Amino acid sequence: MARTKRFDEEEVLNNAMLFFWHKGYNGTSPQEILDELGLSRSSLYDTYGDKRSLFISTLKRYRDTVTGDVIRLLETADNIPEAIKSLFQQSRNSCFSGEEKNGCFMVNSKVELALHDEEVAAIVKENREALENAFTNAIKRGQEKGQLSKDNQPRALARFIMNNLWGLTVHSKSGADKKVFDDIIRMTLSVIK
Amino acid sequence: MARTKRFDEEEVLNNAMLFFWHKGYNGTSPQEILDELGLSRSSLYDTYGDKRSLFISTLKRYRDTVTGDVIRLLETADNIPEAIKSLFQQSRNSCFSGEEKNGCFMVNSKVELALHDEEVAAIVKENREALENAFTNAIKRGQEKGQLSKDNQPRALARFIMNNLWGLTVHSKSGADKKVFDDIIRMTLSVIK
DNA sequence: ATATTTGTGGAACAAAAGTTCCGTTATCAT
DNA sequence: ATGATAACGGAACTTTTGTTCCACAAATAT
Repeated sequence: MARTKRFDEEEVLNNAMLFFWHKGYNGTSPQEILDELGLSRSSLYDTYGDKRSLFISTLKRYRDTVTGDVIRLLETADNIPEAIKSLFQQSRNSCFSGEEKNGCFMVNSKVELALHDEEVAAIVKENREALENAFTNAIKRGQEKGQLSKDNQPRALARFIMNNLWGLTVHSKSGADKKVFDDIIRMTLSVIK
Repeated sequence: MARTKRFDEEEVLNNAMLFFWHKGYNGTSPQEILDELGLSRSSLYDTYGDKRSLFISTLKRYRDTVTGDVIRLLETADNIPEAIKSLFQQSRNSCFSGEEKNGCFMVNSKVELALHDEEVAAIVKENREALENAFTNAIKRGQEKGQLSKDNQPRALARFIMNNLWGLTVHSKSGADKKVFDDIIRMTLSVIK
């Protein structure tokens, strides 16, 4: 009965996510998003609520897409050590091919906001737990299949892996070169046997 | 010949650092600093320049104090494995005793700004390199003293250690509990032999 | 004591940020 | 076609941000 939206709701949300991902919450103004995406102010506020609501929606989108993909990879992988290795390679490559030095949106957001926004804190906490569980279960499967030694406790190893993946996202903003990444990845993977 | 400042220049700089550390660059307004520190607007601008200059000064102060202390510890430590272990314990404790969940000011700043401010990028890069060198030299000494095995290349081990320390600063914003920290630290230290 | 110099308090301001509101426009069910 | 509904464009507004400016105050060298 009413006019249809002139923009794609998911596409705008995705682009807004890229803004917040790249420049942070406090570093991004509604105006910038409007200028770039070309939709009208009223449409933005009508559809997504205020700036903070929009931000929360983009963070949830990240959880459902990027984090979701990692979890699904871990759930379906046949070769667990290879799957873990490929996550590290992916992290490394994203820092040196193209413009993808944005790091991880979850990491960026928790560093900027977790101390000051309870809802953000809850999302990143849940995100961490979901990832930890996915890694833990994958490691258990790997151990049962004989792909990984049973010397390490699955959950402890999962936490250790995540710590190094997050460390790499910090390294991506630190001006470190490829050799730094290679050293870290080699040392981390040496533990995963 | 002229009037003396009514405030302590170093003390105000230190307090401004705490603000930026806690709330980030874009999350902190000059007004907040003025309200809290009680000096006048003109004094602030006269002494430290604009907001960005003030921020850069606080970042350099952090480098000279906090990072400097770590480097000096590594340079003077007799027992290298113990020194490294104590850095991890320090990181762990600061997340659970008192209000120190601010993480590392360098890490926070590079995540927020390194992509958008060349001077910040240069400072955090230099900071990373100085720390890496300090760890590397300490590890070499530890190996020469027979405190550490020579299986690992000193620089690679240094990078790996830093990656895990930075990972912990991210974990401090992720709602992780003590057990998570303990697992990560135990696994990391198991590599340092 | 005075001149010189620098610090201080606070008014003032331009620009940006974040949001609301409303008249107009497009869509579609009837 | 028409009317109900929702989207759009953009004016407008309130705060906040970041900064400058200037009259006045205090310290000190002479």
